[in-house]
Amino acid sequence: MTINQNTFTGEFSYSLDIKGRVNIPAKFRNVLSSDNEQSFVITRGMDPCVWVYPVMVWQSIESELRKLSSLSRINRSFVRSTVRYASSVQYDKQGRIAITPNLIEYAQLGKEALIIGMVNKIEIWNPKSLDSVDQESHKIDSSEFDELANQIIL
Amino acid sequence: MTINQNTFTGEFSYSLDIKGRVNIPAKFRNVLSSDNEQSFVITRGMDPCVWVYPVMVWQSIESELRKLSSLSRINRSFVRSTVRYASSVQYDKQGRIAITPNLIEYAQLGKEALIIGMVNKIEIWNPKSLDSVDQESHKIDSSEFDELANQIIL
DNA sequence: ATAGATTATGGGTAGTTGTGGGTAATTTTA
DNA sequence: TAAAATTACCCACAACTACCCATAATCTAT
Repeated sequence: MTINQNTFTGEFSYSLDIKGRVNIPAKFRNVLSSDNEQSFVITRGMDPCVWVYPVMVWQSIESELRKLSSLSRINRSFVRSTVRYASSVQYDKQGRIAITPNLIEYAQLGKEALIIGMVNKIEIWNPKSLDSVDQESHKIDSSEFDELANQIIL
Repeated sequence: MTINQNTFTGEFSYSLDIKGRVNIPAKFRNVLSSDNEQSFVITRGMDPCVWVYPVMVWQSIESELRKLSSLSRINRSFVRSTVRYASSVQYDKQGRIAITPNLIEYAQLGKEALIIGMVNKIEIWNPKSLDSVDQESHKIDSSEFDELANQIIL
């Protein structure tokens, strides 16, 4: 039995091939197989990485976006920035998804791709970027970081 | 299975040819194929871009407009401004639609056209205009923008 | 330990997609 | 009414993508 039906945890190192494909870890695929899902939505992360959502999770984001009236300029801008880089992908018979060129560039992905489970979504990183981002945020926000750690009983 | 039967997401760069035609991304066409639709309604966007609606979506807008009594001057004005620039187009065998000259001028479209999925409609932009509009609204509305981002758990 | 299954990675091929241009029909203009 | 311009429809080709198969590495179970 897995931790929870729809939960991604752990870290995996895979290779991004010439065609821009990466493997989705078998563990993650099994999490979703119950829903008979073979689709994900990939998009820009808030950090310089790729975010991969299961379709179900993305749909709930989308339904929120649908509620925003296009009469408001901020709404339009917000919807645009959220949806602009998102695209639906499905994995092939080997369990790989194709990362679009613009996302590869945004996340600075090279041959080695680090895949990290983030509970309700998956992140794909260039290992180097991850190191520098994590160090940076630790330096700057360490007190807020500790505060959060206190709230959640580990 | 795709994200959602009628959902447009993602960004695509296509060329607007001499005849004023742009490609509709294959992904978007597939979204509609289930409805056996080959028609769109194109009109002015609220921003300096072209809005492209699937017929079904436009029809629901129209039915809302029908409810507005012509006795009210604002209603008349609103209906007029909404419908005035709208026209129905269908795509050719290659999946392109022709943009009318006045819309090309309104959106300042050049050789390069940026097509953006906006959930229930499609936008066609001159890349330069998009940049400046996005920067502008970020500058002015950044706090409201953050507020929206907080409401929706990404 | 060994056989069988699963998983990760690479590459080939057929079909699709994006782009340009040609020609006939239609509309507009003089 | 005839010429000019515009539009609709068709074909061609290059680039790309989805789909398939092959192989190596890893894991599982007896």
